[in-house]
Amino acid sequence: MLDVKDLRNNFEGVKVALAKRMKDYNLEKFHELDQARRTLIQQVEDLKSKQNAASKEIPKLKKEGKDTTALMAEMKALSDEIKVLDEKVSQVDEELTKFMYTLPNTPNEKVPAGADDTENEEIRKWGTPRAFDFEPKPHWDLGKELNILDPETAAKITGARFTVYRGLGARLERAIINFMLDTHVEKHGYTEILPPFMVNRKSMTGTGQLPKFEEDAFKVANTDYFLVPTAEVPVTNMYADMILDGAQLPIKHCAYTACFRAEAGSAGRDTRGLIRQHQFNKVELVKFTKPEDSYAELESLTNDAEEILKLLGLPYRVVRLCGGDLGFSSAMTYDIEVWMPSYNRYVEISSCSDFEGFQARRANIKYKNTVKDKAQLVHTLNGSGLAVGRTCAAILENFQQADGSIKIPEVLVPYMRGVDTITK
RNA sequence: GGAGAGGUGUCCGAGUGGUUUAAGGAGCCGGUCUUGAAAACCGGUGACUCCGCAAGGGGCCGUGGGUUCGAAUCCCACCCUCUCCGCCA
Repeated sequence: MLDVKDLRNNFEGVKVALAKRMKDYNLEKFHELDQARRTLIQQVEDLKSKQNAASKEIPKLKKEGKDTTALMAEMKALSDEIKVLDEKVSQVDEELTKFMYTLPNTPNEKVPAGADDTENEEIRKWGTPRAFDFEPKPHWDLGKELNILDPETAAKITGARFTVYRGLGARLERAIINFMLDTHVEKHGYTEILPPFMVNRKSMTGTGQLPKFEEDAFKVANTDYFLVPTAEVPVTNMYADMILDGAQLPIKHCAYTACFRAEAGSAGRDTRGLIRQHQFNKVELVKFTKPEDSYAELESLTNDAEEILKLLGLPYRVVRLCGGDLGFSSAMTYDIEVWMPSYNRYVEISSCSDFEGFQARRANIKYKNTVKDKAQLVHTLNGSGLAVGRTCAAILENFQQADGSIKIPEVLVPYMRGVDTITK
């Protein structure tokens, strides 16, 4: 959520920043709601002050043996008036909050204006897409022929957009997860978290998935829980309503979870293979930083995610998202895109974002350096480190051999218990 | 799922309708004493938040409602923790 004060004092600045997203947010409505709210608050607090004074007076008068009937009648009227005004305040308050929840984060100044992913800015490339001396196959064909990926059986037991992994396919997915976690813990200094895969409504609101995107989430029947769309939600909200010690920052967590997404509105896209599933595995990186450090931490977080691709030997590029492609809560995002031979282009495999204070304000996560300091919002960051299913797909496609077998990247061989090739 | 106990400031803990402006203690900060420290003693010390240029005011005792002139205190609902029972990987 944006800062109400910022919107009040720097309305034009916010407007200009949001314009980069190329959408209309009906910002003008803010003035009306904000003004109405402030006027009402002034009124009701004035009355409450009178009420408090009278509440101290009444016991004194009673002790002196004086009659308080008239005063109490007067206070009854005042009390009724306060109730009416309080009701109005909470109405306007709610309306303002609802409105604020519809506003996305203001993009950082480095974010280019642009409508969609065609206007993203390429930052760097690593590796060279392999020149095949045979016709490379898409991973879904490889997976079927090797009998390691089985979407048909998944469709039978569950439905579309799920996959059963079998045999060395299942082992490969598990190997990738463990390799990623170990690398981030041992080489990059993240503390591993294994959180619940369901979260409550408050957590989903804290990181910005709700209230605006409820149709994208899976809700658990007979509860108010949601299946996690990303580990960002449980891990970020671990620190909700806390004031952290500045000396402990940055806090760095990595977490594996399965992720569940309804993918409303994406029917017909990427229907084959592991690219777009209702359930997929992901290792997530989450950071809590001081505001002045957050952009340096975004760079290092992105590098930490890139390191996985380098170690696996998968070619990729990094792009900075333009305003129109930027996620709702993010101020700036680098997407890491891996080379995918079947698409003959780079495909998103990680999204590394700096949310600045946007999530911290919603989730109420603050810090202070000394006891006497005023608590201020931390900055939250996160990025996939990486999407596991897409990594698996990229390995199958990039390291396929002419005979249809898969050469396992060297760093994964120990995690595969010595298996260095998947063959029929 | 059933029964019981509980949730108060950084921590422990008192408080069942009105000098509670949340007692008392610990901790922390400052001081006296001391070569220094400890002990003792004296003084200070809730965080957060909203409105306001400020002065100041409002709110906050798990959360949300209600009763009342007035609620930490009474009533209702919910959440969480602990103990026991049941069920269970």
